[in-house]
Amino acid sequence: MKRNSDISVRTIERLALYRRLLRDLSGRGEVHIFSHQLAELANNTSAQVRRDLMLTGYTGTPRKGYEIKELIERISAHLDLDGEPKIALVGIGNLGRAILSYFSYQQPTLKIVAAFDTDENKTNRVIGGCRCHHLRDFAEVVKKEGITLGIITVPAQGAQEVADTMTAAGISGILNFAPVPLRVPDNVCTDRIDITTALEKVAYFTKFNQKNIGN
Amino acid sequence: MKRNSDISVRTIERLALYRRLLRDLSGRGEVHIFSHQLAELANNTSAQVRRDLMLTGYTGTPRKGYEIKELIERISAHLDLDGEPKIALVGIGNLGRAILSYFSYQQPTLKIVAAFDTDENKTNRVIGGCRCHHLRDFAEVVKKEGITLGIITVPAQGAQEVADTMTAAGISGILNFAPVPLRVPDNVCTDRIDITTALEKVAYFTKFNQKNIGN
DNA sequence: TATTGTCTGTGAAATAATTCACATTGTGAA
DNA sequence: TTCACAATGTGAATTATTTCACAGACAATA
Repeated sequence: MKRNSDISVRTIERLALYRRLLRDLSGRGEVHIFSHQLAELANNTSAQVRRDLMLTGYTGTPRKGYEIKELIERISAHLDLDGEPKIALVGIGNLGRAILSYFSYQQPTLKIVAAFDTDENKTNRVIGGCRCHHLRDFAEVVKKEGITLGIITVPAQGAQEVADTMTAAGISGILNFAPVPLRVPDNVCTDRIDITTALEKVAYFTKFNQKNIGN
Repeated sequence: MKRNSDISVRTIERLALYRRLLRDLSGRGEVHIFSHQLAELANNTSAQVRRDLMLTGYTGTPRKGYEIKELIERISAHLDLDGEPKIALVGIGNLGRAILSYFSYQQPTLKIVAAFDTDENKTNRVIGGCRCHHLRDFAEVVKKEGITLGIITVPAQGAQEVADTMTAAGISGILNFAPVPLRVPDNVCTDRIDITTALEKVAYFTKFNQKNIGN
């Protein structure tokens, strides 16, 4: 039962970005937008934008471009396929706290509903509107709350173990901030955000006066 | 004078990852490694690893593979082209603090030497071994310290203004954590780390049982 | 010293992603 | 109405990236 997405990772990234930009525009009263305008905001080309939007099936008109609200709807129909997933975060350090407060403010369609740590001093509290539990209760809380995604913000040494705990509890998608790739079963999706590598990348390409590596 | 790197962004990312993995291995006494072993650690294929390492010019031997220390040297020769750049961070919120303490611990070749904020309560302190200044002193400190890279960890609304301050002060590379692409001159390199998009990506591909989108 | 098996380095092939370029379309103005 | 224009949607071409697959190399073994 391994259906594959017909849309590539790169395209999904861009669609998510377009949606955020469009929501912002919509918030300030804009109604229509042309592909070249959206391209300018997203730092890419109009051809790329049109190609991406093609996949949503929504079609604009030559004279007015795209209707912003409708476009947001169409993108969302692809991105939020089956409802709003619930998320658990493990590792209530500086970074974990930063992410908790970040997501409590601007709440997109994604909700962090529980946080975990092994340090008793950090548990049984509420941070950024999110209850903090001891990691030993992970499986139980995940089951009760219907959580499907996990965020790992523990140090590198602990990351794999947390990932194992997560997959054992039935989590099917993991966003990993630890600087080490995770070994997980085939049916679990992972992505890693690697701050050090990102900096090294910028440091490298800066030397070549090369712009916009990524966005 | 716009020389371009002969190595792609993707490859640089992987080389940086390899280097970290290799340093770790070296730290625990490993001496040699085969391409398929490194591939396993990095979640990719042996052909990919060999193709990437080709670019460093270092060549392994069939029976022993690659000499780890030498390989680290070779990768570093490409990644750290002209010395260790100094970095400034702007935005001493949760995320800023997280990054400061993260980089003070595990210090790679990159050093955050100054932090900035507009909130007087956050300045004139030392966090993670890094002195915190008021943003109004940015240009001055950058000049005095010889800072070339910047990290933006302010909210979305303030990001572009900070980027302008940075480029005005002569910063030539920016890592941006605000969820909005920056407009900068052509000679300034930027990359963006977008936590929300990363989560949306994982949420999306999880539905397709699709593994390892990235790493 | 000869043999064996495994791993490297790399052209060539395959696949993926982006850009080009243009026929088509819808709208505002005359 | 009709015209002219500016923007869309999309095949086709281009460019980038990954994978295949195999000749050559080299250490261990006998």
